[in-house]
Amino acid sequence: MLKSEAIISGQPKASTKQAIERAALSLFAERGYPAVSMREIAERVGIRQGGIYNHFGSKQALLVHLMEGHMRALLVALDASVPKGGNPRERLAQFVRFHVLYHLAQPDDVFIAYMELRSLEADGLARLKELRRAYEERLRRILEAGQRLGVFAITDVPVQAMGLIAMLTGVTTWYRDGSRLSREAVAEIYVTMVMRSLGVEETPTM
Amino acid sequence: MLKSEAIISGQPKASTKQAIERAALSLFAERGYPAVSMREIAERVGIRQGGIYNHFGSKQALLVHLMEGHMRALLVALDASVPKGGNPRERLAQFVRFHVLYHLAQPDDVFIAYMELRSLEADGLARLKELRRAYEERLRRILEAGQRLGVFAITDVPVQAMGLIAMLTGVTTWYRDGSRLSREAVAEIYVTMVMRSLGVEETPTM
DNA sequence: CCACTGCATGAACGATCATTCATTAGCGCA
DNA sequence: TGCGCTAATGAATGATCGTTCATGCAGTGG
Repeated sequence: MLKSEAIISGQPKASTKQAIERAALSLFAERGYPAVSMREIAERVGIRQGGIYNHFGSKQALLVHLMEGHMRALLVALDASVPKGGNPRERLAQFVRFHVLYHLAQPDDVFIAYMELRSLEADGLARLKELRRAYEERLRRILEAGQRLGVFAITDVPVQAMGLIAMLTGVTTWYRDGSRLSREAVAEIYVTMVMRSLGVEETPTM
Repeated sequence: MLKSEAIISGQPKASTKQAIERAALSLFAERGYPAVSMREIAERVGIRQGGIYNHFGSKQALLVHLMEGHMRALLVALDASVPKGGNPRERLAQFVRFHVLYHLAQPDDVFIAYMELRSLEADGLARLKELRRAYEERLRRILEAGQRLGVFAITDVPVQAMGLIAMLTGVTTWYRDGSRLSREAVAEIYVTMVMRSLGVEETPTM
């Protein structure tokens, strides 16, 4: 077979490895890691089952690769969007916008990273838990800063942080592109809800 | 084998059918439907694999039975806890308390009902989606009532309803019994967050 | 005391699973 | 033109999957 044809349709420049990542990502997100077979992934890529093992050592390694790659990219993007210092209100609003928009842009990655922790074996699980903790820590830091300055009505930082993240992440379960509201409009609704839940009435703009 | 011994340990009065339900529930919640085999379920119950088919026609039928049973019980319990009429603020607070406490009391049922929709075949899926919609509708009704009376700061009822349910349901992902806060204390924190997110400052008591 | 019923058994079914591997094809580079 | 490497093949591995079924036992009602 011509090598240049072993490519997912519509993505003529993708390497096989990238095509495997893309195929596995959407299949895992759609039906869950245990329900997806290596044969299905290979079929979507356009190669035979054995070919995947030229790029990934095992199905588990493929999952870990996807999850870890996503979480690292998420942290990098967050730190680029939400500057370390500054007004806690603005940082929080920015955190919410970032979280909602990133999650709507990459719903498959997000879904896998949050749902397939249970499919991980010990090594990968420990690494992923740490990355997840680091992300949540970013929000806790913002809440604590606002608490110190007295601009947020905080009852309990850890509980509220987990509650807010759950609320924001949940947007992926119901939002569909092309619906009544734009992604940005949805993000602003969430900003308002989050701000109000912390006793902040007016929403800071960008 | 003595029939009276074919029983899950610690549950001496349970019928085999109930034991299968319990075993399947916790295994599905822990590792996901596709990752659990009928052999594992039977092993936990203390019977052989074939025995399950004396009580359920298939693995899929077992899943549908669990999910549908949970959702119907949830709706009945909700309607018993949150009266149809009355003050929207009190009804909402009661909805939040109910949702949080029920979810903390039955985390496995809840988790399966929300996560295993994708494992359902067409028939069961349609029925479960309708039950889920009915539950969410209860919250939308409360928000609409409050909007009509002008006691809630509503931007968008459907979006806020989904956001609130996601926030509340997320409690199961982090709360563990025996931790710093009691279930009731956590529920009250959520009540406060929800109320604030709707512009209601003081929390109505029960 | 017998017949009936309900339920557990345990072996077997074909299908599918993740993974391995010897083989080979095609590419870049000399 | 030919060498060497990367990667795709396709068959085979043993394990495990959901499900079926003939068999037999235990408890119940007549």
